[in-house]
Amino acid sequence: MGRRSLHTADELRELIIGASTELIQDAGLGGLSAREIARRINYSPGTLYNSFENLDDLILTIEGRLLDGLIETLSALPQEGTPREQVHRVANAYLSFAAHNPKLWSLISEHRVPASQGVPASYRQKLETLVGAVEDVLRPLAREREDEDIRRAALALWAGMHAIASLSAADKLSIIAAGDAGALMDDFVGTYLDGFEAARR
Amino acid sequence: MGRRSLHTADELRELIIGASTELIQDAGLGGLSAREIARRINYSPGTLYNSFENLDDLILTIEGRLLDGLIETLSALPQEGTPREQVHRVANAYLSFAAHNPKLWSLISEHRVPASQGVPASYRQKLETLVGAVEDVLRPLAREREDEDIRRAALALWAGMHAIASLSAADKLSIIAAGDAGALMDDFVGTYLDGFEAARR
DNA sequence: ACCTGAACACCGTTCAAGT
DNA sequence: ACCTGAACACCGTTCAAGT
Repeated sequence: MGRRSLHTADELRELIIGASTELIQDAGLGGLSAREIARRINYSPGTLYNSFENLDDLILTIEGRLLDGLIETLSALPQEGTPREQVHRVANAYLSFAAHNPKLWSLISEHRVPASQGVPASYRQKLETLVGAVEDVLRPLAREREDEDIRRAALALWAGMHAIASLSAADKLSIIAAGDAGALMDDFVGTYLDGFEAARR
Repeated sequence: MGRRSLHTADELRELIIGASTELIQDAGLGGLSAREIARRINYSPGTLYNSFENLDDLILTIEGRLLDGLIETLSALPQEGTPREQVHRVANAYLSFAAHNPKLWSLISEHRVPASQGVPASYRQKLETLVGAVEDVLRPLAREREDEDIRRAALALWAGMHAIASLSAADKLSIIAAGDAGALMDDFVGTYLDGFEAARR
């Protein structure tokens, strides 16, 4: 046995990520195991630990890729129309991105970070980029608001759209209401923006 | 060995739930195992399966108790003040309930329901009760709105407050922003209500 | 009827040994 | 340097056997 070098380190890494992503898409996080990944790519389980620290590290990497995909999708959105239309466009893209790959998306809500090691800085940055995308489309509506206000509003708006997208992807909205997630999202964003544009009490 | 009957079936059930709750509070879902529960209550692992179908059933039971606790907390809230104040009161109670027991609370977002069996009707009903509580405090602000509108607004408002409470309990807000969760919650609820009270576009 | 504990089919992770 | 595969310390769940 021993060294085979059929693949470079990078190729192997991609192989592992690819097989894992498929496993999750098919059966969710529960379908993922180091042994099953190894089986699929024809390596022994131990080999995974040359490419990743452990399964959590692998999962976090996959989550990172997913967030990158969403960020790219949002940044590729047409920038035309009124500011309100743009916020709605971002919200709907968020929703349909999550809906398009529900099992993968629910990683992000389900995954519990082992408090011991914390979230890597790169992951944190991706989330910040997402909130930043909301902030950018919100800013034209802000008139003479303080930056801190805009930031907080973007965070609240992001939290709401993230929640609706995630609940919808995990099919948890149907637990409560049979309604259409798109309508709920539009209603939410519309109402929040109404409040944001109105004078503060 | 065999039959011991040191405890009635009900007592045993409570023993299991109690030990599991402690394990989760200490170390999260990862700290829970059938064998460790059995160890703590001095029974063999097999005994758990007389009281619960499997671990998922047990976890769902614990989640149910938690939702009951929140429902009780919300219904015990003083009903004084303006409608707006009442909505804020509900939101803050929601937030502090989640913050008070973060590990337990994150069960609800993390727990993936095995699609095979679906969520029990009792669980669904508890969630409906929660949305209903939001609906009730929202209604006085609704003027001559359609029931369907109020319902949808309550759902959106609930999703947002649930998200902020859950992100805060899981310490995920700090990943993005260092701000105070209470301020974010107040801002969110306030802005949403501003929009809800304003005339529709 | 209730409970045990061994058994089954799995895990994640490590690491000596091989090439 | 890279990879194997056995080993370690666990899992959830079932079920024959005991009282």
